[in-house]
Amino acid sequence: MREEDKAGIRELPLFREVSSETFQGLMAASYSQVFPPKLDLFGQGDRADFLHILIEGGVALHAQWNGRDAVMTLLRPVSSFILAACIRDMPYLMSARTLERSTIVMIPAVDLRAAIRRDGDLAAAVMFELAGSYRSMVRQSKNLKLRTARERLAAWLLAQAHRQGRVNSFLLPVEKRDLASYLGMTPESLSRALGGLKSDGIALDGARVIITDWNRLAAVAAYDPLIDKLIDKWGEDT
Amino acid sequence: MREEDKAGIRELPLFREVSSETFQGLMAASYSQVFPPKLDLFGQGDRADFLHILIEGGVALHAQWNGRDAVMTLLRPVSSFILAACIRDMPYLMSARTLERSTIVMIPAVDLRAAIRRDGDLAAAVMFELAGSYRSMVRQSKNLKLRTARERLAAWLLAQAHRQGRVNSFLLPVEKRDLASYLGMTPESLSRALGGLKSDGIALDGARVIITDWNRLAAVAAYDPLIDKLIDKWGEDT
DNA sequence: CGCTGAATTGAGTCACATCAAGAAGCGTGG
DNA sequence: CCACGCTTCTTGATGTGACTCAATTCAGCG
Repeated sequence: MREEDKAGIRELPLFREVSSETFQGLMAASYSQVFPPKLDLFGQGDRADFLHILIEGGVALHAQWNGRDAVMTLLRPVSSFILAACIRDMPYLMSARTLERSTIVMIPAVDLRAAIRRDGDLAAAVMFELAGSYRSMVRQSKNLKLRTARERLAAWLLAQAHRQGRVNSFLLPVEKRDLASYLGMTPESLSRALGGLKSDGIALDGARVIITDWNRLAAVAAYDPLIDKLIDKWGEDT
Repeated sequence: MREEDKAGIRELPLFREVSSETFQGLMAASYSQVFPPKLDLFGQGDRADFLHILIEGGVALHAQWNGRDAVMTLLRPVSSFILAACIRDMPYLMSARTLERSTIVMIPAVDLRAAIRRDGDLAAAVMFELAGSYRSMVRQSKNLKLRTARERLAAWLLAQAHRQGRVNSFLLPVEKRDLASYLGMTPESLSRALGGLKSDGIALDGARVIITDWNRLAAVAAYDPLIDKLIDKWGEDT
């Protein structure tokens, strides 16, 4: 594994406070791997053998049922994923696939669980992380249940612009079909919804979104700190 | 606090493995209180000062945005709730109100966090619990995104019958308006959806649901262990 | 009982999905 | 470097599940 990858992982809230002994031990047991775009990493129902950490690229966690499929989460580096399944030692509830060429570090779940038992600081960090993940899912459910598709889209656009440094213009970081599914709509609906927001503060140029009127867009989204987690490039929250 | 209440709490996965010293310490710092029906316990955005434990009665966790309101979770005894907010020491993302007369134990979040720092077994239990809560929320999001209202209702009815001991007939444990909101629909839609399921294995008598054909109903719900958590009266899972 | 909130029923509307066709990217290989 | 072909994206026409509004009916409770 590359040293710079380790450094990125070390920065994660999960590992920031952990002894370097614990950390190096886990890294020694881990694998780093590069995957091509649109590759399935694992499927829902598989045994949770590894904690995954996305170092570079992008990953979608999605779920399927009865022939339907929905994107549950879109991940950007550096992020760990499916921690809960590893802790519980239960099958994944979601499938994962790369959005683009991605490098991913895999920490064996057995080693992770052993390290947690040994290192109280790690246990505390995992606990804190899981509490945050739970709250993220609550936010997402609220988003789904309380907002319409159009409102969810507006909120996502604002969050995205914010995340990239409050820019007035940005490229969509994922394919529209995936974004649509993530937002709980069809690609066709997303296309129309984007079109419909032109009169509410955005302009479009292919995969580029230009925010022409923050206030109008914010009025559609009705930003709420108890739903939307605005992270700037630097800060954190939850 | 009544001794039998303590016994119930002691049975929770959260406290089952914890030293009696830790447990008694927490109980000594806690309050037990009886609330009338339909009373707001706290609102979203409030500071998370207490871990709540429902001993008797029923509680709905719900959320509001922009004038809309949605039930996120329906709770039955004995259950703890809003653990994540206490761990994170952040505002509640959901509001809570009693469904009926309920007795609730409140553990001060400061004391809880202190106990976790002191007692590794408690930390481990909290970690495990949060991982489970996270997975429950994932199931719920999958349910929302992948199933139609009708399918969600069918699945809920099956789960409910199962929970009460695989009975063929049971009373709805909550008001229909709350159930509707929990399932992501309006009361009118629930009423019609229940009617519509009459041809698929159920019969109705006011608040009583009679399952006349498990197979037909199961076919509508398309049970999936990665969405539906079937708990019988005794066992557990996640 | 009679009052009040809950549940049902009906009619009309709307948001979003579906189906289908065309346009635009984009990676591949000649 | 261009042409081909696949995929994604867009746009249009139509369908439908679910919401809204309104009017009863029903049930619980003082």
